[in-house]
Amino acid sequence: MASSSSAVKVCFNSSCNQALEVPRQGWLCRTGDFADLCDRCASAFKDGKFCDTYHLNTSGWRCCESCGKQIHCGCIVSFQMFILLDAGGIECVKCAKTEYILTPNPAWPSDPHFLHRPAERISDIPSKSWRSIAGSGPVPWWQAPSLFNAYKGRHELQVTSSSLGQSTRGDPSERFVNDSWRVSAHETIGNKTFASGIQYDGQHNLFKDVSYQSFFHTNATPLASLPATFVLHNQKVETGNVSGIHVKRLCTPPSVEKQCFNNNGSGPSLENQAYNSKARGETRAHHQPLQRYWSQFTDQEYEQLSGGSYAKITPLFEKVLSASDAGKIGRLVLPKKCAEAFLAPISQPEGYPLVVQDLKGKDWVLQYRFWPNNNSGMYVLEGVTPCIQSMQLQAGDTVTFGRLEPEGKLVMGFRKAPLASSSEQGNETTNTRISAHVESLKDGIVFNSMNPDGTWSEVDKISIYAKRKKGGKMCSNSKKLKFKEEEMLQISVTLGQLQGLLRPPLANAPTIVLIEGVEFEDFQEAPIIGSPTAFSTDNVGSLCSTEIEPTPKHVEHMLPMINRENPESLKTMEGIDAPADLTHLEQQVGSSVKNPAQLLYADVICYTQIGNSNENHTAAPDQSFENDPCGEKSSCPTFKSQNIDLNMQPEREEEPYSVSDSMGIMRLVQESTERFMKQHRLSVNDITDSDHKKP
DNA sequence: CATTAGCATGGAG
DNA sequence: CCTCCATGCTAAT
Repeated sequence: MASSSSAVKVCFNSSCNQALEVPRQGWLCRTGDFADLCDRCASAFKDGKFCDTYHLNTSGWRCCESCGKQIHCGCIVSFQMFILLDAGGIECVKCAKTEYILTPNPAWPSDPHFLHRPAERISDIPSKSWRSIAGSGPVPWWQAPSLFNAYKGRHELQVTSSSLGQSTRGDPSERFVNDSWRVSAHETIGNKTFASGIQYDGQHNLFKDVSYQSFFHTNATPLASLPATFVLHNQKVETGNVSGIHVKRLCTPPSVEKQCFNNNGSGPSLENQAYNSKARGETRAHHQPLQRYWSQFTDQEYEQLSGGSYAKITPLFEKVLSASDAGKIGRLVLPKKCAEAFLAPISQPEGYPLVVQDLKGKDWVLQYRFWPNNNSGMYVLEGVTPCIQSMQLQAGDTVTFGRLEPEGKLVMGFRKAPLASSSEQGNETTNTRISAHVESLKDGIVFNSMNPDGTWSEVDKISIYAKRKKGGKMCSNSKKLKFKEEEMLQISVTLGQLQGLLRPPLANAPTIVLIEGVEFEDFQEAPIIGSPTAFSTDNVGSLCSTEIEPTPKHVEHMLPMINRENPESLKTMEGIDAPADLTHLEQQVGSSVKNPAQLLYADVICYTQIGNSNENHTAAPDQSFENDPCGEKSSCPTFKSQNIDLNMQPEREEEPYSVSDSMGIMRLVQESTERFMKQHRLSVNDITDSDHKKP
């Protein structure tokens, strides 16, 4: 308990300190325990008069902007009593609730205990508070850094199976307390304590997840669909040759099928704004944004967007600009599901201004609107012309949207369309799929990067080729393309396998958790993918730093270990729209393989890092903008490090890569995968066939 | 007349 | 057949 552990307990209220005979439960402390209070203090707390009684002479009293009521804002006791407004000031929860239609997030148990949980407060933040610039105050839950993950997210949930087992049988609030608060390990960042990813932000009275950014928000997230975690820690790895890996992953957006509110044709509404849509019976196929919209940020973009601080950026979605998007009309049509999944619901006909930060740190205010122009309507960003011009984008280029953590601010990157002449770009007005083969990567890693010469990698090139062959017709260079596609496909499958191997977290077997009838796995540590720096903080990182140079054989040895794992731990996942074989395979790997896979990943990374360390290419294309009034570019350090580019392109004869190294990792991955697949009696064709069974 | 805002239409999946 | 979305069309400014 939070109160004294001495023999005689006293009231937790320091201005009371009365001896406790029968402690009564007070507020939730940051330790996860409830403050033990005497009867009088507990009553005052229960009646919402604690601050009025005991904090009258302390600082921190402010007036509700709406009703003028005095609210104490300076203590943990009262932090659930008000919300901070972006425009400044505070508003009492009562006003906030009466002014807006607010319903509890169904992701959260409706237990009365949760009325005192910070996260519910976040969900209660009225639109008034988030329609201003994010980051100036508490961010809305849909922009906040996965506030709900703290409870539901596998990455964040660091609890023991016993506690979960108990809690799942107990009442939800107790589950929350037990699992996400009490049991959590505490760490300290700066002067703030947080518990397994939940950081208490004393300034904003918010609890935020800080350790890992998870893309899934609720239960029932299929393992195989779990996206990579883009965590860019404050420190880069500083180990010998390790200087950053240019890994970019085709990233699954935050478990979108769970985020989409009930889209029953009535458009977005506050009632349905919750990320969570569990038990709505929606299928992934219908509510997950197409993978062509999955956001991909390069390391460079990360660095630029985060101001060089390597803050966390949650990739949200991206879109290839159509002619009309990039045209003078200044309207960017947003993919509907992306808009509904990632942007705050529109409650007014005129929409609301959306502040988006570009790579230079410049804020653009775009009007986010909904057009009910037909049955389904569409979402548009208006006023994008200056922004697009600033970035010198045109049709065919890709804009990438993400969310800067922890502010929750929307950020926007872009990719120029590779290999497309201006005329082609002008003519390429149809935003078809990026690439069937890129899409076929499903959850796979895209070893995709910017090349030293500022061009984009083969994946993107193939994307463009694929765009040309609308209607399934191959264009003139189809032969070469076909070859490349086949090769890409093979790579992608391989990497898809690898991805499966990479998914497991870094330590311990998962705890199978049954929450609200849905199983999911909780790992003691989050799988860390896509961010090389993540390795600096764990034992695998130390493995990397030991400068062991694993050989392909070394890695291959990991695979038999994988095979020895007990396949009975496999679990059925729902809603995976990867091909069945691959899905199954990934399930197997993802759910049953633990340390071997981690080692494999570590080894691959190490191997790659070491193997490529003599490359000294800088993946820094000239992305300078026309207007750079603030000279932000200088403030955004260029990606000077030796980007270890896992974008193997063995067929690129003109590439200045170290062929042996690239082929080395290539062979490593392929051989490992082939071996693995052999052991699973699978062939590449099994997977590729199933991947292309679409009619 | 030019631009903007909003809706309609039709191709693609 | 349905949904999505690129873009055309037109009334309003």
